[in-house]
Amino acid sequence: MAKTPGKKASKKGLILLKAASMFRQRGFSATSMRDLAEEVGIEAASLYNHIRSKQEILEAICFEMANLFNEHMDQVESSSANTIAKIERIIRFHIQQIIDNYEQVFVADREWRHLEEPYLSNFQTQRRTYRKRFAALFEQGIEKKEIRYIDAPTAVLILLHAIGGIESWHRSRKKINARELEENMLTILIDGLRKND
Amino acid sequence: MAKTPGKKASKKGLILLKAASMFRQRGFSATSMRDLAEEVGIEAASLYNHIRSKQEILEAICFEMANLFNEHMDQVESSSANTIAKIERIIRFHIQQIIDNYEQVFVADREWRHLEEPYLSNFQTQRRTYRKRFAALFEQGIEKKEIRYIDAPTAVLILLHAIGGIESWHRSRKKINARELEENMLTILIDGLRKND
DNA sequence: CCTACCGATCGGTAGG
DNA sequence: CCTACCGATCGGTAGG
Repeated sequence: MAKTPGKKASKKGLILLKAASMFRQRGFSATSMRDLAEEVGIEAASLYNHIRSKQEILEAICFEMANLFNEHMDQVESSSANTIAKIERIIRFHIQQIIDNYEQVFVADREWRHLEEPYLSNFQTQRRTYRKRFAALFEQGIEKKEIRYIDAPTAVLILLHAIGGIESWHRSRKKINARELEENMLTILIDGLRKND
Repeated sequence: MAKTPGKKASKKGLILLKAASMFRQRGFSATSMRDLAEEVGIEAASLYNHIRSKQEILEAICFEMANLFNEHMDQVESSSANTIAKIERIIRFHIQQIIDNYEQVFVADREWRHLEEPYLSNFQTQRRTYRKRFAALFEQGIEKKEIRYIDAPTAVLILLHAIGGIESWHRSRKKINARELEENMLTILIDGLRKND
């Protein structure tokens, strides 16, 4: 009743958190259930009282993140802000998620390939759809002359990967505060995109 | 004598090529030597007449790519072009390498984590150094007022990751020709960075 | 949540 | 380049 499903509430939550951390560092395949169990503080066999399989852990992480981003996209789409502001909101959300849920975001972004069918196809479709919705925003912005002409799908690819660059930053220098980084990225990305004629 | 070491010249070359392809698709850990052998068309045990270990394959791929990019950086640094032109050359080189050596570039970029010591540290150092050299270029450009003020290391991170976005493009739509994509990226990245006051 | 254990598969070697 | 095989480790289950 009181447990927040995805977070650290229960033992299952702890397992998911530790798994995300290990999947990020070593990769899904290189992480053994015995390693994970040790990190959690129980025997490998005991993990199976909380989760059904290694696959299920990956599924939980990937789809929790997918839902988070999809729901945010719903909100942005139904808001009345102008297009640049919408794009800025999405970029800020991505950056914030990388900071708040670093391990999970990373796993969902890089380890989803190890999902098995039918989850693999399902996830890929959600990923494609998200990018199309994002690209549609660019096209609206171009049409409204808020953004200068560019190929929208290419712009989305560049933007999403550029944001992923924070991953390296996150590891190498926590010194710069999150807000400073956010503004820095926005300057480079948004101001580079905004039409100035 | 006549064999081009890294390419498909010898059986070893073929093994490296197939390995790069499989490491990219499934990841290093999820690729077994038996799978690789099957792809090459020999028995698993026979692989060891050409390579010493699975690790050695990863090392060959990663350091061949590291050398390629380092040598290009040497050339760019010693050229007399202005800073924006140098940065543009580097971006074009990255894009070209992703197109020409897609599998190897991808593996060197994403699977190097599975390198063992001392190769892991060596590779990480080379990676850091390359980024520092790239960042130094940005700092020069800012000093010469060719580029507007930005945090140079952040700009490098964004740029390198943005270029990595072509990976998705590469898979999803070979329709757009390479040159068109290159110009598209340069427009978004360079023109967004160039000082216009 | 543990002990005990399963069959499968792993990277790699011996010997020819 | 192959057959035959090694010890280690894998994800997961039985049974309590």
